[in-house]
Amino acid sequence: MKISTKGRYALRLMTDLAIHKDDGYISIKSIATRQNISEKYLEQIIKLLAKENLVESTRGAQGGYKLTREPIEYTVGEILRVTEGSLAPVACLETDDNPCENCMDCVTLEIWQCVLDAVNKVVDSITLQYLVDKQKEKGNCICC
Amino acid sequence: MKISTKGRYALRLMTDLAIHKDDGYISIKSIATRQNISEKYLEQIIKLLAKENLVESTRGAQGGYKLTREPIEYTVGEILRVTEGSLAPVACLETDDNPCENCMDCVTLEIWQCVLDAVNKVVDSITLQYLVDKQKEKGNCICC
DNA sequence: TGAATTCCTAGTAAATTTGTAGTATATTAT
DNA sequence: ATAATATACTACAAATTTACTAGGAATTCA
Repeated sequence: MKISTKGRYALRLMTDLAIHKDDGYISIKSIATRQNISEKYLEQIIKLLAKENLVESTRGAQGGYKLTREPIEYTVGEILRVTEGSLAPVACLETDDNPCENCMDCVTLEIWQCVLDAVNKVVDSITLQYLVDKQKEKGNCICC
Repeated sequence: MKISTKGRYALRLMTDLAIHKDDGYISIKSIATRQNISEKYLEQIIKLLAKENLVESTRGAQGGYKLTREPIEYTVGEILRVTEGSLAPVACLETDDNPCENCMDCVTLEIWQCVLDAVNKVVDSITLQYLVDKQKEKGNCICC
């Protein structure tokens, strides 16, 4: 039941972008340096966020990424779902397509649905702005 | 954020044992056949449950496993934690030892703690007896 | 004694995660 | 124009975890 580095790095990445939201476009390189994360790996993660329009980019010198909205308009849940794929504990609950076709009355499915709902409720109640505030208050912890 | 087959198989295994709770010791072989799960793999999973005294065993002919308590006295959460290791979304929240020593004020740790609490609350509120009742009502669905 | 069964240790194949590498393309400053 | 700086894209590779498989020792019962 682990969150992967993709999701965790994405939160740090987005928090970093939020903190520098008034500094124009921010390069992956500078984020990678500050957060001590592989530049190339960050590139792949931010691509997922860009595809879903959570961030926008420009190429070339002075290029980089920036948020498309205000930090308070993002939830942690949304960031995690874009990067982790889904927070569902079983594949059967993954996006629309197949809620377990041949097995609508699966005994355990309802449990996984409750778990998913509970997780979503938590992560959807926390905004990116909250992370920014905490970060400014507590310092730049990057372990979890 | 997936539950592995270990946890899912464990639920089916325990439900199977609960349904046959008055039939004496139940062999792995018979469970494996009914549930269509590898015998050897089940053996490893049930070992985890035996170590924590959720089931007891006897060897030899007519041997096998049985529950140590009534089905209503087990929660799904307990079964999952024994087999999955922990339901924590990050390693920092894993069992006592290190709640992130060098980083007590990790920005995201508190989010993961809330997620863990929410998950535990759900799975701890469901008993094995509930799974048995549902199974008897709905039939032997084994997909999730 | 022999069949059935758990107990124990190791190995292994497949899948997933976590990156690396290299090149093409675009933008800006000089 | 050209050089420097970035993203965009594709492919590959190492490391880790998951999901099994294999084989034999120990135990129990008929």
